[in-house]
Amino acid sequence: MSSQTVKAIPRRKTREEILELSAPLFARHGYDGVSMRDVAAAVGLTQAALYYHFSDKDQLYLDAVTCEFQEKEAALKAMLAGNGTPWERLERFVAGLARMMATDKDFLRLVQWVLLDTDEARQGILAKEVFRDMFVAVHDLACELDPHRDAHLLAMSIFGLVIFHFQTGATRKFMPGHRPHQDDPAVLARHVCELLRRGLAAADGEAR
Amino acid sequence: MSSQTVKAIPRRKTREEILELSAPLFARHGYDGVSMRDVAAAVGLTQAALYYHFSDKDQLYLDAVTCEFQEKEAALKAMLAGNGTPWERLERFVAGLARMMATDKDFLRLVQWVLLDTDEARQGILAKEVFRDMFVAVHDLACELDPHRDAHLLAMSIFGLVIFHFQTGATRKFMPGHRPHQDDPAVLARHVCELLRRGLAAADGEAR
DNA sequence: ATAAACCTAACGAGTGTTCAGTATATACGA
DNA sequence: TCGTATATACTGAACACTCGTTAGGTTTAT
Repeated sequence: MSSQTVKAIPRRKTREEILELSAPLFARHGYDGVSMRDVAAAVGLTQAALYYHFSDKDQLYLDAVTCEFQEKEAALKAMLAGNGTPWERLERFVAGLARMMATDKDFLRLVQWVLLDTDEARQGILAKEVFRDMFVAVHDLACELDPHRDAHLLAMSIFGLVIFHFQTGATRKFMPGHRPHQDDPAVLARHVCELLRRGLAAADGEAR
Repeated sequence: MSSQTVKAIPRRKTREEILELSAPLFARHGYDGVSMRDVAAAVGLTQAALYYHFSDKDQLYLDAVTCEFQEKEAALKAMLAGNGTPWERLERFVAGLARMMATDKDFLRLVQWVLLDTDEARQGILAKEVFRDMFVAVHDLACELDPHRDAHLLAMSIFGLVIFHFQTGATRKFMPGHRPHQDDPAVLARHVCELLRRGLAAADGEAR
């Protein structure tokens, strides 16, 4: 760190700025709904400049999504780590996931876009590099919660109970029985945890 | 069938044919991913002909989605109707919904596209004309199942447990603990029903 | 001098949409 | 029964625009 060129952090890397500014665009409008001109305008560059940093639109999209997911992944894993009984960790995770989905709508939408993606290669990359780590942690937790039940199905159900609720956010307002406090992530988290705790606790003592 | 003009069923109405053939296209590639040329080619017409039947692409999309949903709506309501205890009807519905999601991938994808739609007017129309009826039936069932719990949240959880599982269909294969039989709608239905039955039954006797 | 980082300008292909015209079938008066 | 008017259901060709991408030139820092 002495004789080396001192340029260290001369200014934020343009590449990262492109990724961070294009991610919300892709989240809101999807791959087809965002043009290279849109991205360039958002960053304050010309379209041609984007091709200096990325080979093509596909690569830009993939990198932007991956980057966005890796940020959230750290936060999610932090919720699951730490000490406490399995049930305490579950409640912490469900509450944290719900808060994240309620707060960061862009991230939620990005998840939805990825689930709709028909590009098998891209979906495989994102599944393995991004979803998998999150899922493994919840999967292991599910094993601890109820060793008799299919941990894969149970882990997916935990994600589904939280994520689907916020997926339907805009649509839910038109449904009967809707009250504003249901949009509160803490309320949803309590509902989900009660459902799971009783559903699993009842099975604990059984032969099955 | 005697004196009437014998042309009866001269041929299927073009308009309906456009709707039925464009729906799978929109399901697979989304609004932005399907061009009027794509639709025209699928039906065997020129693009201009589409504008004889629909004012613009937006209208064509809206009608195609609405049409597709109304077909499924009848099937879903049939599952909930009929006699039996609330629990029997729930099991019938969950099994039927799971089978539908596993069978008709296009319909599942259409649901996902609608949930991602940012056009508020369009989402409002589809929510009220299509989702609402399905939801009301499940909402009422939720009231019967457990009057002490928030029926709105519970109904949404029932949908979420089933739909999210199939939403992640392609991605789930990369996750740990995956086994082929989990793709069987009957297996998923049993998992969901057990979770719900125990979760709710345990709450039944409580003060709460 | 050299390389990184960016711009201007354009290419060809694809987009939603429109307009003038054309078969085909039915309805009507002679 | 015939010809003609009329509405229906389309076609062919184009318009103005946007798309992803690229070639070649320019600035800037080392």
